[in-house]
Amino acid sequence: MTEADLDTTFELDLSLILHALSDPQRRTIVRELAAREEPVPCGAIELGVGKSTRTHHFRVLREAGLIEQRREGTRKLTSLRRAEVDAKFPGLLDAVLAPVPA
Amino acid sequence: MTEADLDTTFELDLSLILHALSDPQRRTIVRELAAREEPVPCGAIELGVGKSTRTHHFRVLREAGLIEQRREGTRKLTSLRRAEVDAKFPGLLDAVLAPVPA
DNA sequence: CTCATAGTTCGATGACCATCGTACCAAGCT
DNA sequence: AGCTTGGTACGATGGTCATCGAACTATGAG
Repeated sequence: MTEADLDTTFELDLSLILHALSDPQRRTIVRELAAREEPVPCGAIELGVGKSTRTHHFRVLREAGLIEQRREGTRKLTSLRRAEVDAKFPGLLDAVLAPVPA
Repeated sequence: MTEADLDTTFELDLSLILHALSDPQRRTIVRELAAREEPVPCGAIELGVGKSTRTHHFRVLREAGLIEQRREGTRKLTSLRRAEVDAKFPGLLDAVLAPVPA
């Protein structure tokens, strides 16, 4: 039962992460963050979408544990939690962010 | 523009695949198929769910290109398209199907 | 204090999704 | 022809999702 419980937690997290990454807009965000390395203000990533929708996408990514946000004066800096995600799901981000193969 | 087009196709497929894999039931199916190696009748994988729902999950997986089904007499054999998926998204299935890390 | 900038919150809307049960179909067996 | 077995098709239902705009908050600059 203990093992089953652990497995359930695992399943839950992975479901959250895969769902978060199944949206192209959110993959764009994650890809940009991975490329930049440095924390980036939310608005600096151009999606063709309204402000509130962008906020929504950032929340989904945050609740999946993929990103981290901290306030810096008037803006909010976002960074990818790459180490943590890689530790829990090795190879996942690499696979998802990899360029399209021939 | 050609590159953007390719990218769009890529995005579409990856979205479909990640969405398909974001459901625990469907991951169970894929995991079973990966373990068995041999084609397996749909009904042989026990989910706690009705027949029509199972059909639905198999369709989602099929439309994402993750599985292949062929008729064999009265039943339908399902197999994982591992080679094709691995070719297009290297490491993705390994990452998703990997056991929970410590 | 006032204004601008960056982001959030709050409905609302239309689409999609997982699940169900029932009816249906297709292929083999007797 | 009948029955059984394995799966599909068809609504229906309740829930979630992506998106929007408009109102709000918080922080810094003049």
